Amino acid sequence: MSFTYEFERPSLTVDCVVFGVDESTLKILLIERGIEPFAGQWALPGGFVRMHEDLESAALRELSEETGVTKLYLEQLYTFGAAERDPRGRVVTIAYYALVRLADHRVRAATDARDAAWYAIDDLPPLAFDHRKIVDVARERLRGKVRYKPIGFELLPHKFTLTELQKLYEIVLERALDKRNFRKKILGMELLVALDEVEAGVSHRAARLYKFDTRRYKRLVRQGFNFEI
Amino acid sequence: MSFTYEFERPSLTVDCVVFGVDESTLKILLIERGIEPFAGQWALPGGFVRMHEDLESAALRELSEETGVTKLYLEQLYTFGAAERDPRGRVVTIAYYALVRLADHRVRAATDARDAAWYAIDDLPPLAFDHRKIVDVARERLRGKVRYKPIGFELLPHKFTLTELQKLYEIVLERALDKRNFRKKILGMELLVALDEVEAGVSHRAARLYKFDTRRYKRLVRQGFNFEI
DNA sequence: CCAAAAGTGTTCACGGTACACCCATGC
DNA sequence: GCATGGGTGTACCGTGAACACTTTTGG
Repeated sequence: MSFTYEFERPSLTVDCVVFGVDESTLKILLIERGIEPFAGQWALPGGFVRMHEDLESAALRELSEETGVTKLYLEQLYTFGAAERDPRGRVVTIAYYALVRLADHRVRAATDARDAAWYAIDDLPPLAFDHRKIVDVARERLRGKVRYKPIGFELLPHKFTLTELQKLYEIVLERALDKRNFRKKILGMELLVALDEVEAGVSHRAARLYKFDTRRYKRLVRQGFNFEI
Repeated sequence: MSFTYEFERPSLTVDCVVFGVDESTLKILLIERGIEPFAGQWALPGGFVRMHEDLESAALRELSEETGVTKLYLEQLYTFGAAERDPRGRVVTIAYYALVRLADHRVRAATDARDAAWYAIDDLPPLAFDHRKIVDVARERLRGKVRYKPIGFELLPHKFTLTELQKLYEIVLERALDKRNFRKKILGMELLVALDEVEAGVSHRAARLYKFDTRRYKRLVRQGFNFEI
């Protein structure tokens, strides 16, 4: 089977930068390519867009196929279309970035991926194509967005301590935050619900657990509230 | 001549939302389509991406061909790829938004465009495809970005009065600003150069003209300065 | 009792906001 | 001289930033 067109057409792919936080390290999910070009090299999970699927669906499908990751926050990042970015010919890729609760996801490689693994963002292997550039753009976007949308919670377990939350912001923003000011600010927003529960298995005073109140957040947004760290 | 591929490929287009400000009205540039589908309807300027040109080059080329507009600020907006957005079949479009000094541009229609004209953003005709949605996303993006990047100046003549600048922000942000506070803030950034010149042809006290100091802005940014209105 | 992290308030500086009148110019 | 917009300063308040000690728990 083949398809014939009057004009040449570029190929269309999607690629995903999947962020996760593990023990105070920001990581992204990579696959080891099983096929040429760049076979054996690490790359972003992604692949060709099918004819009848939306772009976001394509991103979700590729992620699921190649890495087993399914439930996540996904958002379009940018479209990379430099004429020479792929040695196979003209390939335009729509990049997405995603946030996952890393503990929830046992990754497993499949389809075109020989392997799948989490890499610390500050210690990435050489990446195929222009994927390094895509990662840099994604990180920059995450840094920007985390400050005015409560997307950071997508990276944490549903129940978390204030210290974990602060650490997360410190990792993403790449700077230290003052403990008292951070708590005052975040609690002042009244978006967190204090649970009747504390962390377990620590050899010091156990911290209270909180959860993010999505309902309340949506209500406040409708009233003109702006999240900001 | 024709091209044959093993797998189906979507078509790829670019579309541009070109903003201009005219007499305190925010306008965008539309073309009247000369060919099907939607012949005779208004639409965003745009067209198919060629095989060997970058996406941004394609956007600039289409703009120039269809409307005669050339020198402008251009930035990628978002990629729209819903499976059913184009009746001709699968067409993915990379949308750009652009800012121009409206007075500099005599528009003229050409190629696939029967006509080209500026329309007030609040009084648009029905648009072809999903272009209305693209316009809405672009407007939202402009509103957001104008506050923390000095892109508003791209919409004004090189020499402008403080009142013109304030009007511009009021139009884009859709709210009134306090004159004294606005001036204090904008002059305090030291990004404007007061010229030895005042506006002409007004029947009241003539306002001083200013220009934006790009050099100085870049220097300040390197030192960690953040523009913000 | 020691180590480790949890939890908690106050002060100060700065920037945002509200607000009203005189001035210069053209007709 | 009048209509029109240009241009200017101050007072208040809320938010961001700096900063250190006591409490709780497990080992």
